[in-house]
Amino acid sequence: MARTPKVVEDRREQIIDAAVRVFSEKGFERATNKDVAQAAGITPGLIYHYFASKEDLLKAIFEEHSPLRLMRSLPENVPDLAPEAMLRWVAHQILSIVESEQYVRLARIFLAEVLYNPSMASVGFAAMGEVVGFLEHYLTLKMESGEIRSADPALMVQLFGGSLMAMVIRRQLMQDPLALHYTHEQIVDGVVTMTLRGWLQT
Amino acid sequence: MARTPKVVEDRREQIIDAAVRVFSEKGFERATNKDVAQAAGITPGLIYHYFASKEDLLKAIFEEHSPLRLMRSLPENVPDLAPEAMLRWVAHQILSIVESEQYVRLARIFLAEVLYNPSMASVGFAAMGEVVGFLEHYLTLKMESGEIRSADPALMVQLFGGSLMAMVIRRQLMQDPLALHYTHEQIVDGVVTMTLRGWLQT
Amino acid sequence: MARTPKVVEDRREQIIDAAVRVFSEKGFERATNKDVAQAAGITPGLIYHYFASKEDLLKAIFEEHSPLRLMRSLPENVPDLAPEAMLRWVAHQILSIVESEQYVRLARIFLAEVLYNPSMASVGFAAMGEVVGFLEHYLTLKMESGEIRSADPALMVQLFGGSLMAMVIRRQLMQDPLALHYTHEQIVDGVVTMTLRGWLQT
Amino acid sequence: MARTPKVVEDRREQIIDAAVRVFSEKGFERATNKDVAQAAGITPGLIYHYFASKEDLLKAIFEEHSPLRLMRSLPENVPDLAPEAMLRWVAHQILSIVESEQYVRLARIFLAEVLYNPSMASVGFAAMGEVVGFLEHYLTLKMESGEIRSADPALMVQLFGGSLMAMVIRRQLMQDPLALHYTHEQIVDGVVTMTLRGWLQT
DNA sequence: CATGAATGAGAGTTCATTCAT
DNA sequence: AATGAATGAACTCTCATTCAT
Repeated sequence: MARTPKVVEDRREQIIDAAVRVFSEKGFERATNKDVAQAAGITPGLIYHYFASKEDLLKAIFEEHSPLRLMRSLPENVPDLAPEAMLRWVAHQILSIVESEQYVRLARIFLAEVLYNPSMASVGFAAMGEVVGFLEHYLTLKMESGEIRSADPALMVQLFGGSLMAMVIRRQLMQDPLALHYTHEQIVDGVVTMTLRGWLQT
Repeated sequence: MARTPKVVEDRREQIIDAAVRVFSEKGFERATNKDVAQAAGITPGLIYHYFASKEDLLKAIFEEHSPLRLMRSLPENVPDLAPEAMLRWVAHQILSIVESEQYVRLARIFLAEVLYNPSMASVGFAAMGEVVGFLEHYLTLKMESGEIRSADPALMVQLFGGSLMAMVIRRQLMQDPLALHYTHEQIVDGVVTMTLRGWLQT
Repeated sequence: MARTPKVVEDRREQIIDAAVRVFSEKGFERATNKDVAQAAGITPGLIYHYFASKEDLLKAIFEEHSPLRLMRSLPENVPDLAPEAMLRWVAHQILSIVESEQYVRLARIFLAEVLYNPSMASVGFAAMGEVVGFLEHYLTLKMESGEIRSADPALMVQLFGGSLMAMVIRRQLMQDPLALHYTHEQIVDGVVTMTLRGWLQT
Repeated sequence: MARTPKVVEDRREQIIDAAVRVFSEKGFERATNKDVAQAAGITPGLIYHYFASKEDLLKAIFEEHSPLRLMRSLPENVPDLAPEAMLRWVAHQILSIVESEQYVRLARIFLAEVLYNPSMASVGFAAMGEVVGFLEHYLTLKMESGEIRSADPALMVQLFGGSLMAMVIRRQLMQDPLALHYTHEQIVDGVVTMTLRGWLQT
């Protein structure tokens, strides 16, 4: 008797998955319901059994597959790692999540939408806020302990994360060869060294 | 006499300006020719006197108002500034150009287009490459002189620029309050300090 | 069961029929999709469920209702009729097929199209070739048997058929009263007598 | 002082000539005023100084360049030629006029128009009537003198002319290779022999 | 649940025609 | 006389959405 809801869930999921694929390839506007239906192996009419409209399908993608939810895999309490180990671990974590095919697909759709509907960005801020918050907390502690130079910790975290974010945008969304030239290892190395020690010879 | 070509240029310009406004607000796909015409104070048919198609109008925007052309205002010969002064100047330059209303409009259109048409990105890479190349050259010299720690200069520049780029994206395109909280001064200070000296207490 | 394909066929057929009527009255260019839809009792959009474009609808008319397919009702083996009976029968056959309302409609559309798109004429040449070939074969045999004067049989058949073709064009397509003045009987009589015996008193 | 009207005539003529070329190549509907203007070396607006509308330009073509007017070059009084010489001369005359580039152009436009506007055909009937009348008169005389078999002279002439007309249509308008295979000489020979003596061996 | 034929609103585009210059 | 920018009506075509089956 628990079959109907299960099937319903499956169909919904199936349609959402197809939509992610189609929207991320052609863009929401350019993709038609027929495209989505085809990709999902169903007929266009059926979409309307599970979603009120095409727009609604897009919202469902964000609500149920938020690209940022994936990043909530950070530890609850700040581990007591040395700054370098910590940054290295976070950078690696971010890169490996964020450069997965699934994530890139969602990010593309999300970014395209946010560009003309900034109110939707709030969905993203929450998750991003968590990452920022986590590192900010860590930084604050390390500043108090004197291990790290005093500065606005939130800004520092944003600059650090931004380096990575911009890299990923140029690599995955714009396919800039200049950015694609590096391995994760090189990027992590570079960003961690720069962030912690800076360019200047000491 | 010689007025006709001027008028033609004016109309073209007028339509392009209207299109930039409309496209940047609603997105290229969502914006209609009627919208553009209205914003330009003409009738939709007239667009086709100056552009072969809606797509062609979009291309004209990029070709004639390339958002990246604006950044080609870098000094010809690498000035012999100290790293801090240099970075500070570059960061300021970038921020002030890139956060202008006109530039943000173009960037929004450009980014949205590039997401689903990466081949168009090449237009952007050229200009971005110039900025990167300029700083890379500077960095290389300073590394040779021992003033700056040895590292992949291109990667360093990309990480530095990425910090700013991500900041601008979050501020202007996503209107992230977390990012909007800072002044140009604070951002420049933060990014320059971090980039040159790093987080670690020395 | 098995009804859906039937309905689909019906709609297609219905649209094609309407298109034949409309195109033959106003011409392909002058007729609008709205006209066709109205004549078919549907909305314009539906045409695109069955045909890729207006042009495609035109092609479908020719492919599925080829005006020349109708003339493929010639006897398989050359019957051993005397020349007069044979010509009389062929002339009658041609006239009765070719002066039907349906045929005239198709011919009008076809001719109009061929005038500016001679490549399309090949569709017609095939069927016309069959009729010509059939009579040519007959003529050749009769020339060999000495019953008919030696001459280029293909040319002879074309001239004979041309007499009829021109008559039909002037009657049905141009409605020339001079040509409409005659009955089928009179035309057949005239063309057969002239073709076989010529004008000269013998 | 007779210059202005002359220039006007020239411009009109120039536009009409261009229109004949353009209409005969693309068809009246598919050809645009811009096409015509370009072909005439003027601008579209100027057409409206000489013609009330595009339609009007088409009418002017027919009125001033009637394709059938060209055929009015027949002798006033029936010459006393033997039937064979006469038919041969007429057939040659018709073919050489009617297969000229200028004539074919006009005929194409005319035929395309007449297909959907049979009332316009009357323009053509007059001229065609003259040719028919001429030969009909000749035939009647020869029938009375017993040289030619008694029959409906008008029908005979139409069948004779139809053979040629159909040949020309297939050659020039449909470019049927079957018809293009013959020279004028062969066609004249064939049609005259057939018309006068018929197919049957005597 | 599922289909896909059908609709209707509206998009991009074309072009005959006008008219200020 | 001549231009060509400008208009507006109409066209082809697309597609989200509905609904009878």
